[in-house]
Amino acid sequence: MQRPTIAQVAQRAGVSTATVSRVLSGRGPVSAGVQRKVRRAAEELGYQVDPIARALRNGRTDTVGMVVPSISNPFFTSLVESVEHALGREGKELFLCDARSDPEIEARRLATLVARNVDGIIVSPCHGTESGPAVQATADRLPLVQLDRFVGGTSTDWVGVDDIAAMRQVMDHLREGGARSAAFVGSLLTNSSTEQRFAGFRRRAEDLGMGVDPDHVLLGDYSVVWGETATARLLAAGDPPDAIVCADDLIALGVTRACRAHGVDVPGTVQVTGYDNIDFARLGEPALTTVDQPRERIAAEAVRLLAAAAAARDSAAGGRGPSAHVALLPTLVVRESTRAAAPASRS
Amino acid sequence: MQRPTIAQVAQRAGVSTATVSRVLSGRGPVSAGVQRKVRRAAEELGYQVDPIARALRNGRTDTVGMVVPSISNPFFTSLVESVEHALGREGKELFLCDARSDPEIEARRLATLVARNVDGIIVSPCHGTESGPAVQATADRLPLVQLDRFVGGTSTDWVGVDDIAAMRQVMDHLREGGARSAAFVGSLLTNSSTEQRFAGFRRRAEDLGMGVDPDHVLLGDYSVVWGETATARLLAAGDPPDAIVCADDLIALGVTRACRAHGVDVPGTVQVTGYDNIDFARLGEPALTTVDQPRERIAAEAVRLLAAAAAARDSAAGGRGPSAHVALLPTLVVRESTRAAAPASRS
DNA sequence: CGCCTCCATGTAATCGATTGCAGTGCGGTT
DNA sequence: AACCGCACTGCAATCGATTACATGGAGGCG
Repeated sequence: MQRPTIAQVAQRAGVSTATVSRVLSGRGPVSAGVQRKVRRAAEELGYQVDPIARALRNGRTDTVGMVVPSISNPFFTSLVESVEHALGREGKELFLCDARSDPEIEARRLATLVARNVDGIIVSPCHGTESGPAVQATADRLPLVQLDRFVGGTSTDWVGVDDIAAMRQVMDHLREGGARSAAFVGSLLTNSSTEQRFAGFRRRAEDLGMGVDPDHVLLGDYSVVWGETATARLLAAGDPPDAIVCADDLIALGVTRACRAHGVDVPGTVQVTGYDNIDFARLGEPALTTVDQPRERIAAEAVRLLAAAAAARDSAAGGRGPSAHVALLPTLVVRESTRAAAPASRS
Repeated sequence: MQRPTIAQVAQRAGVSTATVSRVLSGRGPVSAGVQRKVRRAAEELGYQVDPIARALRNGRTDTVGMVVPSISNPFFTSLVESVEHALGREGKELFLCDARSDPEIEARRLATLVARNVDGIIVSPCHGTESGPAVQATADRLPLVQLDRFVGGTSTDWVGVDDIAAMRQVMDHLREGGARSAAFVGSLLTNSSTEQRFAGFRRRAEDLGMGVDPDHVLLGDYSVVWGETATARLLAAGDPPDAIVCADDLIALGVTRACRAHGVDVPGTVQVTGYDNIDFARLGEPALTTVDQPRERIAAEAVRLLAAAAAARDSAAGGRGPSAHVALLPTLVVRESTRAAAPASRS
């Protein structure tokens, strides 16, 4: 028993395939009686359109591709959830790809998505420069929106948060807490996130007259292990800073863990901040002060931009207006890693 | 400039589309000279096969669908990574779906995958009974392998770990550590993982003569919050057990966190164990003793079974042999939540 | 020299859904 | 009564790749 085709439905209903298609898609005039017959036949056979045949004919797949640097980073998975949610509202599906933080794999994924004829692509480029050619080449062929991270040398829409503003909030908060010097632990400056966040960090530190020892800028990757390693180095060098600002929560979790292991009190001796507000942030010991990204809104905005780009492409050929850059304002979430804990949370 | 089709390549090379197809797919005899011409033409035009047209014609998509209960559970994302890796070796792609722990959404996802004509499906059913009909209906139409979790009333292949044996190891370890009573914190018994693990827990506890107070079996869901809630209840009731065995690491992280918040020493007063060995397990305070699942092997085995099922389907029609049940042996990873920490790790 | 074989290649059908165009029939208009 | 327009329906082309079958030509053998 193979899956029924439109032809079988047509035969059973005693009409042509054209009519069946018209009934099922709701396009074109069909008399009420025939509609009923067709619907019943379709129902009885359990007919479902074949998305492949439809895609071939229509040139649309109702599928959006998404490429993220790493599916094991909780921030990205929650972003994916939000995007999937937003797409669901438009009756579109998500095809998710993991770039494993490798621009080469990323380029292959993008090519695959183009080949698969997705309707649009949402990408968070893993590299600030090397991701450029592939992203641009892809954007030349399909509607594309960059999310969270972006890559230089491209002209595509982008949605994310204002990292500079976020860092201003973070630094002001640390200063209020009495910090007079700060360290920065991030990934290498090869992606826009660390780059922007570091720029925001440095600028505000200067404004506030907070010292930043060049040796207190440690760049590795987005991982707990790197946070631990960097902290060990910081502490080994002596003269630790009053605060450690991290480019994401994973790093911050590593930092707090290492502080604990070395007997350094957080926030008493050193304040620590993260970025992203992943679910695990509140599990740190102490719970992390971090920057919350409005994921739902980022996702919704990205989907909206994608739809707009697709529409523009259909009507005015090549009438690409200037690309949209939507920078949302993130929120600082204050927890124990920068403020004395509530009594009940002490161990 | 639209994407080139096989017809354009054919025209440029001065041959028919059939010949182009034969050259590019390597099937059928084509003279060396023509081969060169075709290859060059394809190269110059940047031709790439259209997977949609190919899928329509061949009835194969070279894509495998995967449905997991929750993409935000680190265990599943790492399982996904492993599966994607294994599939990549066979030149297949992965279409990932999140069921949001809802059998209804899960059923829709499965239906979508069938409609999309994937070559096979890997699913970790979110519910031990309600997932049944959809999984069985899907398995009737496509090769399907259940992974990690499984659902009753179905006859499909399955790959996972031997939860009973794992729990035996856990319990023996706790007993060695001096535990004479134990609590169990899991999700509701509506999925096979908790069910099996609880069964293994209870059986071995009996064997060892360890007491299990009925009030010390707490069932909620797979989340940190539930672990915290359950612990609060356990402690509030007084007379806490010597050990708390958790059905997964997220729960265990909640448990240890709550213990810390309530000033209960782990492992001094209470030993705690997790399950899955997610990356965050070692970040607990103290780091979690847990059961490591051999993800790579599970994934590889699942892919192998899927390929075998697909092959069987092609040749012998309906000759489905008995379904394979592959239970791999997991490993106990001992960390500080059941053993006194190394001096350096003390806070 | 004639016939047979086999290789290389082209022609056209096929997968399933959609849609432009054409045809049919009915009701209304002059 | 002849004609027009409209609503409904069917025919057949189309999307792009694959492949069964047909064809043409070259070479071998008697």
